[in-house]
Amino acid sequence: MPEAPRRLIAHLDMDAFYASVELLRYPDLRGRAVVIGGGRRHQPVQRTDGSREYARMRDYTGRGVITTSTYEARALGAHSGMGVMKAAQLAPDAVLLPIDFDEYRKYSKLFKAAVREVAKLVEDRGVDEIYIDLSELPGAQADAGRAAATQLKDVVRAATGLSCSIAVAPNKLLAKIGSELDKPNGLTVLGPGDIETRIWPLAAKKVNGIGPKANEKLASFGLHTIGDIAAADPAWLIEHFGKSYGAWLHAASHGLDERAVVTFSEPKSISRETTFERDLHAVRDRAALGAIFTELCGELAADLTHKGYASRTIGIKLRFDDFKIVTRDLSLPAHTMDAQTIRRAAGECLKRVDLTRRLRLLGVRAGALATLAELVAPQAEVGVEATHAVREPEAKYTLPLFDD
DNA sequence: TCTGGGGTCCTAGGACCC
DNA sequence: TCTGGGGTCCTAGGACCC
Repeated sequence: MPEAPRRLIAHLDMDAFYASVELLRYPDLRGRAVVIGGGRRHQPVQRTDGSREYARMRDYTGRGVITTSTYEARALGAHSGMGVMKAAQLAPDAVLLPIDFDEYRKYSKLFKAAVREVAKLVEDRGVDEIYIDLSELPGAQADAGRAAATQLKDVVRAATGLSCSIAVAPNKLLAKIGSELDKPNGLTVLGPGDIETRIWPLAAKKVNGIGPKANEKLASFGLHTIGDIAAADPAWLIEHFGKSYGAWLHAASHGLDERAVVTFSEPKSISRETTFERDLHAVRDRAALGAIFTELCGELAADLTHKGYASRTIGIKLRFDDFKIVTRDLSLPAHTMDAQTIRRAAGECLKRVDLTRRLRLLGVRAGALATLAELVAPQAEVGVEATHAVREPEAKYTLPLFDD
């Protein structure tokens, strides 16, 4: 009897994706320090002689952060997540470009379509990343997926003109770590035998799931590398990090991860939020705040309508001037995608918040989503769970109301 | 001159039901 | 009347990711 094929999971990560897309239309910027972010002003200006004039970091004022930067800009210390104003101190002459999500989405679709021509089992991880299950691909087992990964890099470049980095590994966790080992334009193959030599020396935060907080706590115990965690007693990890997270830390540090590549999942929530240009006060800036609040609800309703979902739990999110975040939510008797219904529910949520401090951010969220198909024919979704009691069997779904 | 916008998952307490 | 266990829903907060 033949053995079950080993799992061969690839992680494909586009190299400096947003910045690289921008370089396709502004090739004169190739080789220069370029930063993407900071809002929508600072569009390049086309001169009559055909050349372009770009905004510089040092001229920026505002609260924007860096979304991506070219490798040249990163070398100067301008990394994603950093405030543009702060990064401008390190790289004042770097070019600053506005974010153009529509353009990035276009290239995202192109590279994913190219990959799906080669392999069907693709999991979306946002605009610039995917996992691919190569296990059943003809010939992949023979060379641990190396030829398939090379082919994927080729088809991505042919479809987009862009480079990516790929790692093939026994699972998603290792593939994700691996795709960073040889960036940009990398190809890495990891097997079980590479864990000790190539994974354990890496910093703990290289593991997807160990963020700033967990990293700090690990460091406070003297655990700095993945190998340090692997050497720790699992019972000790559970004692200090909880049953679930502690056990996960132990497994992850040993390169263990059984998660499948998931090709489709329904969204759980849809939201809209905005950071104000200056902090607003609930009383003094009541009119401005109200207008923004209503606008966000309208945009959220439009998003729901476009995507074909209705929500039964409406929530708000506030960030105060001290960066404290507060959320409130409210479950409704029926699903809705109506802007006014959302606005009313969000308004009820807002009444439960102390608005003494000035606000920096306001957001509206729609959770407990149902597809329109489920709302029209609720029984259609009853499958395996059919025997489970429906809490309110008499509850009627109402069809969404549309604005006049 | 700090720190965007859009998500997922987990935890935890209380309400409520069986 | 008291004890009690299990399950789901609702809400709030927080860590983490792209």
